[in-house]
Amino acid sequence: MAQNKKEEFKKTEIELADFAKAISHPARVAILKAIAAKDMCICGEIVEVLPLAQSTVSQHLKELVNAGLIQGSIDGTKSCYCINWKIFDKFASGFNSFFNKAKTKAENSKAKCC
Amino acid sequence: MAQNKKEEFKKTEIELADFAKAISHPARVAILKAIAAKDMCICGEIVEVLPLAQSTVSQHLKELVNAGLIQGSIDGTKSCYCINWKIFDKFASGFNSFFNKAKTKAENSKAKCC
DNA sequence: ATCTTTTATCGTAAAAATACGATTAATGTC
DNA sequence: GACATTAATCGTATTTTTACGATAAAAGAT
Repeated sequence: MAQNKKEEFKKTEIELADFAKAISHPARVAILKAIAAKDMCICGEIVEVLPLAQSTVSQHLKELVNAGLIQGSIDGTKSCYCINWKIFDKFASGFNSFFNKAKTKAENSKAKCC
Repeated sequence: MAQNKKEEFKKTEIELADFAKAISHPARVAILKAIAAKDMCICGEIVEVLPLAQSTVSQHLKELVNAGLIQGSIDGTKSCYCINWKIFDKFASGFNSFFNKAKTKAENSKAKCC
């Protein structure tokens, strides 16, 4: 894109979009599911489950860490990841308030939809 | 990406990721908000509110239509868009079940997090 | 000390997303 | 019919994302 216009939007809109972007790839959804299911996951276990190269998985993990959704700690040669529930809840309520707000507003007007 | 591996994931994961991608840009969040607030919107009204060129807004509108989140109808020279609540609700419950499932699983195991 | 295992990072290639101006198409206005 | 308005589409440039192999770094095993 010639220029990045993203910063010209409202903070709440940017935040929700960033939240969404964090889980906008099936690999990252799958990673979150895998970690949540076992409460925590060794990196290698995740790599085994996904149809992607190790370096690619590492890349996706990094993005989830950057988004704050997961956190990792080193354990010997291995790397252990777990969900950051505080941020995860923030995500969940962010989506919820978006969906609910939209819905409420629409219900208060007579739906003369196109 | 050298190859597209997205189709190798589970259907539910792809679906959630696609949902997320649809609202992963602040422009599209802003568009949805604008339409929901007024129940329906002329394309030109949306263009006025956003810091983007008309053609770019049209592009974002098209993506939202493709995702099923909104639908448009032509009214003379103008174009009217409204939320497709059926799909919108599907989105909302998709996110909810993802967040809730993850949370429940985690609570059932002792959180010996990293 | 050497070799293996594990994971992060680097470099890079290919693809997708974002953004715009110009053009087109279709209707409305004079 | 000529001109204006509105919005979609086309072509294109730039940026970002996705993906991989190769390499590096750090700990474990022999």
